[in-house]
Amino acid sequence: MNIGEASERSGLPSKTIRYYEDIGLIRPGRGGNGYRDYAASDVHKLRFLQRSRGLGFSVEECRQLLALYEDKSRASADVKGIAEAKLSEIDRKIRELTELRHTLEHLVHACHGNDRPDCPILEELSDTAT
Amino acid sequence: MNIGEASERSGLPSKTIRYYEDIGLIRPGRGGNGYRDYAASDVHKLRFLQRSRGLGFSVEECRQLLALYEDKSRASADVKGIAEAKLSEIDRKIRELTELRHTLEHLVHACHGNDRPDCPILEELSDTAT
DNA sequence: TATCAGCCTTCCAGCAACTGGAAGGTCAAC
DNA sequence: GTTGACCTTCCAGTTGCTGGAAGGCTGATA
Repeated sequence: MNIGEASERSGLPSKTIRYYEDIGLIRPGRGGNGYRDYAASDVHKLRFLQRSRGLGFSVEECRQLLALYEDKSRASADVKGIAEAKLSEIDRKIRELTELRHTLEHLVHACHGNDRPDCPILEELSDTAT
Repeated sequence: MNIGEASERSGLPSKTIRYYEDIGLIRPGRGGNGYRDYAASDVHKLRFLQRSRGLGFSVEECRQLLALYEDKSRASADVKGIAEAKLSEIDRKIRELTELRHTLEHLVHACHGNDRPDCPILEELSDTAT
């Protein structure tokens, strides 16, 4: 199939698919007219990429996952390791985001709706911002 | 203080601090020798930037947050509006990250992490449904 | 006073991970 | 035989930095 159909089936823009080829993630065949020709297995890989990118894996991590996926002798411990690292990264982000939420909530409550220039919370924030 | 100390205190690399100046986020003074001169308030802003950038806010969003943070004479309605918009944005991000966390956690727990070729993480990523 | 490390300066290049656009080839249909 | 929707390559731009070169300033030491 052509790139347009591969795009539709994988959920990835054609541009991105070509880019993934550029960086060696996939290697579709070529028709006599020079058009890229995608097999079902290519679409499968593209979907794999689409999902793992969406889960927050970097392209390089995706390359590893894809290699592990294709490798018959893959060790699931490797995959688990990558996923666990990602997990603690997500935890850290959630934690920090929650902290920022508190900070901002203070800010919102400090804005009482008049035009007074003084805001004691801003002063406090300048000391506690870490 | 010089950029090195501002860097140490804010947790941002000197390079990044100069970049933030390039794009107009901060405006430190200059000494007679041409060196940038950072006040304590500059360091506070830098830390604020460091934190909000680390949480996935774009530089443009940070610019807004910073305006809210430092502009004490702004009309309260505007301030509140920006802060509230950011708040719901933060909430959305926390929600999305939490979902992602659940998905990954499920996968990690389902994966035995031994050398057997079966790996639920890879199975899930390659699942053509969804 | 010279010199040397370790700061600081500017500018230019490149990274990830795309995205957009130009310029042109191909194909199916009317 | 000419649209118009595809496809191709290549080049440039995006965001938010990061690294390096080339050179100036500073403070301590010989």
